[in-house]
Amino acid sequence: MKHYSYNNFFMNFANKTKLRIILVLENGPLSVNEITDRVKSEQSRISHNLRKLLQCHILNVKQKGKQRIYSLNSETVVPILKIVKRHIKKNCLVCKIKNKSGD
Amino acid sequence: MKHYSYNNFFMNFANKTKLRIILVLENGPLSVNEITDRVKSEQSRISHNLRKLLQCHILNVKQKGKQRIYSLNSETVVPILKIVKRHIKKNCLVCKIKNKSGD
DNA sequence: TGTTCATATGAAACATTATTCATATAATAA
DNA sequence: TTATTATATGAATAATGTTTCATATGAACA
Repeated sequence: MKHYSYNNFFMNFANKTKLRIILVLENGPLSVNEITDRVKSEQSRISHNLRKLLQCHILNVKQKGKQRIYSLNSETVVPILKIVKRHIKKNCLVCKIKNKSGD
Repeated sequence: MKHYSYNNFFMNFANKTKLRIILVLENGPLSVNEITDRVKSEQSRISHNLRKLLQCHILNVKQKGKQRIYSLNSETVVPILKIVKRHIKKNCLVCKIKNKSGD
């Protein structure tokens, strides 16, 4: 599946696991295991989610030995997050972005 | 429910119906019936979706006689859409935003 | 007040997406 | 070429979100 629609793109931000991955990668590239750790999740789950993020070009990968290093497409992602952060602040809405629970 | 998380915000763009509402409102404010027409949907469905868009301050409303006029929070929405449009173009991905089918 | 037009809402049915579990593949080094 | 570590994948199950349908509410006006 090589094409996708707008809503597909946004689905990556709409899902907690994917969003957490994105946020974790804001601090720089990481391997799958590292992401799994930081997100306190499980490898298979992370891999499934990474795939979709990749399909939408929200992330990039490169091989490094046995590992795969995922990095953020910051050109697109950073400005979007910035706008949304401002939006949330401006509208005085409680932001639960730090919700780190397992789901 | 007055607070929401990042992913909730994005959920409004991740759903086809909601996204279509947003896109239709890019051309200016509309009443519920007008939105229902343009989106070729059904009133109750539109109302349900409008509610969530409103909760996230993606839309605003005002009363006008019997009608309720919904308008876009363009300050937030327009720049986000702009970034995503560029992203899709840049990554040579087929954009199916014009998918106007009934679902 | 009763009627009409416009919109909202609750709950059940339905649809879609995510996670889990078991297992496969891929790269590297011994 | 086998063992090991790292990651990916398919399919069933679980979780979540969306629509539908029936009905309620609300504004305006006769």
